[in-house]
Amino acid sequence: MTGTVGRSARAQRLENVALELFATQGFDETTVDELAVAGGVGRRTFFRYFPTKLDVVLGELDDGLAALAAVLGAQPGDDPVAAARAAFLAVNHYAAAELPALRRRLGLIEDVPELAARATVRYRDWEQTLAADAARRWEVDAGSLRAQVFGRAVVAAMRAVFSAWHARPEADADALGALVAEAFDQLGRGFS
Amino acid sequence: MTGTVGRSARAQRLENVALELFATQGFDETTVDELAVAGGVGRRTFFRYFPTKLDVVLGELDDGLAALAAVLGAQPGDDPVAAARAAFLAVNHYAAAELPALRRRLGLIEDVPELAARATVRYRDWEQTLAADAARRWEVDAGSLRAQVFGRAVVAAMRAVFSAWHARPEADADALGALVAEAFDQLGRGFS
DNA sequence: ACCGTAAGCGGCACTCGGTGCCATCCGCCA
DNA sequence: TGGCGGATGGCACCGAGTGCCGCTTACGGT
Repeated sequence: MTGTVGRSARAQRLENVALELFATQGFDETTVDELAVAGGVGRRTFFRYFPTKLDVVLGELDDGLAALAAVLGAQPGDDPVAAARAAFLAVNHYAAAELPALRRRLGLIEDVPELAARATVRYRDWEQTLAADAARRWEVDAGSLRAQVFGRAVVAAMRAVFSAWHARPEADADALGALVAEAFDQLGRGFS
Repeated sequence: MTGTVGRSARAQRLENVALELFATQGFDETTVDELAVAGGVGRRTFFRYFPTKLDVVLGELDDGLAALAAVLGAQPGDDPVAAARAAFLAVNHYAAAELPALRRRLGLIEDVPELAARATVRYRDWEQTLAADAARRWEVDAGSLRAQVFGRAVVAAMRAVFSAWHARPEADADALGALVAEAFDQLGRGFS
């Protein structure tokens, strides 16, 4: 409950050091002991800041979800696609300085299977948030197949977007927005 | 490389016993030692049959992928949605006797986060298979955003289908087929 | 200034999943 | 009968994660 901003300077330092080690040695090859030592902290304490080694990389995602939910709820209209598109464009607005860190994170998530796996667990909340929003606008049940397919398809599309963006080393923040827009066009239009 | 059928009687027995224990005690609450003892086998040997405790539950998925890829490739036409729909309907044709086991499996995957996580890693191959097929029919690049969004959205929709089917205890094999059809209609038509 | 308390810290020991190594056992073939 | 290869499983080990507990430190009240 430290709030969305704080996280104490310690956690921040720990995270930076950890990502640095992951980048140089690899995720699996870096033990928690090393992270603790490098962060100047006891192993036991490390686990108080991060419940899991994985959470060092994935921690941010939860903040993203909270932001998405807020923006999504504020969107007008009865078209979930338009609402979700606007919400994702609003939330994924990164400053140029943040892009390298984002790239590093995405890279890790992409090619460490363990991380990819855990990330998708987090995405389940996103899926349900999107499904609930769509259900509200369509005036159907949130558990209905249509709402559920929508929620999951949107998250799937966003994964594709980030993957495509990450694959092009020179892509900037605008490129990300363009990919988001294109993906939502696909979802709105249908694939047939 | 034991082939799609064999898996040796031992593995089969091990799997049955394990699923039984998972159902009664829970997945996390069952240790590999218990599985080995219950299966009348050494712990070390257990890990020769299943690289991971998770694989006891998820093993089947790979067979499904192979089947899907084969059927998908044989579909005619230039509409990936129609091809994927036909392939999924063909592959997911379960005999009534298999449904209880399927339910048990889905139940585990749904509410053991660890399993849900690993399952999605397996699905990545499905996504890429579907993306490649769509790319072929559309005559675009398999890495293109359109193909990637398609592949991932289809798998996402299928997850929604299985989830919805599992949520209704009385749903039979026909109901599963109906849900698949409905989901593909959504994907083909679009959500706007 | 002094003391009591609470919170953060971190060492220690333990559980459990997973792996490498190696001795053993069994069936099979010459 | 002797040997050979594959399957087995015991053993020791590693790394992640957890409960327990003693220690320090900072803070608030008198």
